[in-house]
Amino acid sequence: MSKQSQSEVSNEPCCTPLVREPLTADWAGDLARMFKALGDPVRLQLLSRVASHAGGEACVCDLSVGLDLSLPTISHHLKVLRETGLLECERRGTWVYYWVVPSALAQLSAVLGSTDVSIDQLGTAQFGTAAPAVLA
Amino acid sequence: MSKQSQSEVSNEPCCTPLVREPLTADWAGDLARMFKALGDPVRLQLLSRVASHAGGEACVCDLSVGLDLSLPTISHHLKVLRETGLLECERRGTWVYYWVVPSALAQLSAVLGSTDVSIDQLGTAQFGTAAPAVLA
DNA sequence: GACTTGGTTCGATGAGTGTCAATATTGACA
DNA sequence: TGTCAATATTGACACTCATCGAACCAAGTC
Repeated sequence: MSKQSQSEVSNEPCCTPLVREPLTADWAGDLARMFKALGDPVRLQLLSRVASHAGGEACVCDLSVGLDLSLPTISHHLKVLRETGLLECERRGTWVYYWVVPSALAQLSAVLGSTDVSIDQLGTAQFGTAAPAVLA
Repeated sequence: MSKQSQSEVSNEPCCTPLVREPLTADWAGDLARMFKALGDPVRLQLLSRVASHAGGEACVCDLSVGLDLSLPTISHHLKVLRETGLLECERRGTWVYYWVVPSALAQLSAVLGSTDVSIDQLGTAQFGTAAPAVLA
């Protein structure tokens, strides 16, 4: 285990917001794999727990408390996050520690981001209930 | 059809980056539903095509060219994107036009975003091959 | 009203995914 | 070397999802 870097991810024109120009099929496939990894509540919570844990890393025993899932299941989700490059891990003695890969998260954030919506708008805008007439 | 705002999305402490504090189960579920919608290459391409189309909107006939999928399939994916609040649509005469909900995208972007990675770092950082020793 | 065009819904099907119990592996320690 | 604790892997099962053809609906035109 530990620090597998198996991803054969293409060196596409990365990080261009998807609202800027249409995604190529290849690039859409790579991105979709990462978004799919985030498309599970358990994995999102795991990722968030790892990232917000003291020191930026956490072992499986830290992560499993309060999740009400079997350890194999948690291990499976962690593996998915590892294989998509969102998490990395290392064994230290008995424990295995996980930490997030900030650049991966930032990349996804950049792809979604556009410059014409400010953060303060977000507080009020609940998705699905946006202004009815976006364009004339 | 047209402008359904069915999302019963909770008014959670939204848009706090998930690296800041652990996600609640509810909030993780809401976010996961949206990320899952993005976790398909076809839907990512559709979203990107809509967003980058002239005028910020596009009809289904514009979207389907070059995708090599049946119309029912494309319609299905558009429905998923609508139901998660990422797209909205309206019928105008014979055609149905789609546009993105910028605040929804920005919200996801904000959740993923952290302030300690700048965009220029992203150009070189390919996920999975990040610096081996992230922390001491 | 009949026909055409653009798009959605329905039902079926094969592939993929989340979960768990059982088992294996790894490292620490006696 | 044997044992134990922590974690990963395997295999099975139920469930969800992507896809398609057929049928249907909505608006425009003849």
